[in-house]
Amino acid sequence: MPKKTSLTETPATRTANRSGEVTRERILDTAERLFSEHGIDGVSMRSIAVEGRVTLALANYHFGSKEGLYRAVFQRRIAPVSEQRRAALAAVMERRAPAPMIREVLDALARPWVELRGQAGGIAYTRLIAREAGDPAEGRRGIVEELLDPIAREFIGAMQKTLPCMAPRRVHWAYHFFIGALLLILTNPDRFVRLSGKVCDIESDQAVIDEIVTFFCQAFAVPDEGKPARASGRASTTTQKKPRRIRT
Amino acid sequence: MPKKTSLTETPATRTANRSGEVTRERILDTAERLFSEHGIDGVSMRSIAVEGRVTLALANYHFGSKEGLYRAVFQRRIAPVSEQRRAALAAVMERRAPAPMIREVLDALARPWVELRGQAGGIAYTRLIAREAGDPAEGRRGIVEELLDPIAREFIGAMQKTLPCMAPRRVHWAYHFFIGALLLILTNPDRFVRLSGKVCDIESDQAVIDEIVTFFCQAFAVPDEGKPARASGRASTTTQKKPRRIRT
DNA sequence: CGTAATATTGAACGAACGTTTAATCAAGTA
DNA sequence: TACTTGATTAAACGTTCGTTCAATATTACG
Repeated sequence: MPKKTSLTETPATRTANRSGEVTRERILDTAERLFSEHGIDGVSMRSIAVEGRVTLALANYHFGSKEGLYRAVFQRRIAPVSEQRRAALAAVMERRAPAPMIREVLDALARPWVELRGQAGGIAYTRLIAREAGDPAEGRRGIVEELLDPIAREFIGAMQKTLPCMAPRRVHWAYHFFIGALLLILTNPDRFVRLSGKVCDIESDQAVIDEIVTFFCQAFAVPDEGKPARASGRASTTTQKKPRRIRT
Repeated sequence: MPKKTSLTETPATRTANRSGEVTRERILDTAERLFSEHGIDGVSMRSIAVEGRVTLALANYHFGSKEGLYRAVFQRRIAPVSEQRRAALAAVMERRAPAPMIREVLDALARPWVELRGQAGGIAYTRLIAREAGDPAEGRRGIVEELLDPIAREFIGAMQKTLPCMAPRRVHWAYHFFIGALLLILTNPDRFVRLSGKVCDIESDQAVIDEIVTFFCQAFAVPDEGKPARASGRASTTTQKKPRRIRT
């Protein structure tokens, strides 16, 4: 095994045979696509090796094991994406006048994921993230917890700052609603387009961002007041009285 | 093979040995749980047989194949759940005065899924639906398309009737945002509770329904007017001017 | 009771799986 | 040129997979 999966690995420490780098990338590309389509258990190391035009043993040589390859797929993209998201959030929050608005926070939250579709393999990676996020076995691997949770907390904090009228716990709900909506649209656009009778399209990044950000901003335009009515009836039990609009 | 997977199968046509019925149910229970945790490719027929306390051959005898068992898991629950959802929607829409409100439609949309958590195996089934909904291989199996799409169209139609001020295509977006939010909360509550520092809990069905329905109703409280600004800038490009509130 | 239909079993099949090993190839270094 | 190290290969390992089959047990019915 040429490299450890350690986080502190030093790239290009050795100047030996470097042809393995491009091979590694080709294996990662193939694995990323296949894992995103069928999940880790639906893909064999052999199929990855064949489609990546390498021998089976070579894939194990570079990544140690199947799970090692799976983790490497995540680690390859997570740094650039996270940096982009952090930078976008920082650019919004550091501004003083005019004060940061929730619309800009949501834009910074959604845009990197939406625009990732344009990159080669970007859709596959997004789908992989969504797959891992909805997997109960996620806890055992800890990928989402280690790579996504920290930045998620930053965004939730930014949303709370931008929505001072809203109860902090309701911001948590809103964040997850937003992520759930975003993930479903990004990972299963086929059903969306099918059900809409092709009236809706998701080709343009800016259009997708506009739709989801605008919709959620409208929800934030109405401040919550009082406790949500804890009634006992079946339907239509929650009430809401005369909310006032706030700036979005 | 004792029964066809045909949709027109007649239950209890034969009065022969009926002990197989309880065995079938036990296999289905086990398969439902394991499939929901690890996906169809992450579970072996042997593990299902062992945990269901039957022989491997018996599982194949009852369901023909692994995919046959997988489909049987869906078909067992889909009828009761769909009827409940249809009944709830009909009860709302058939009413004349007061006119149906979007809040009630969303309640009818979310409640059957949320309350399914209380049933034995209900959480597993919900997670299975979500897994299938986010799977690109879904198209090949057609489970979501056949079992969920028809009722989805009914709900979208009901939402459009209840939201006459909203552009029909924007209702499609909203429906998918709602489903995405609901699925993420239901299938991955662990991360939600973890990120919220356990400030949010998802124990009470009514509380979960209140949160999501109230939140989305607030978004519907603001009618869309004019086209969403198709701007070219990066962030904060979408605009929204002085919306008026409508009844929720 | 006897017979047919269903339910269940143990055992085996061939195929595909992830992983390992030893050997060879390619390239940098001294 | 010799030596070292990383990259790559072919082949095999033992295991687990989904499926099948013949035989047996259990129940229903005339």
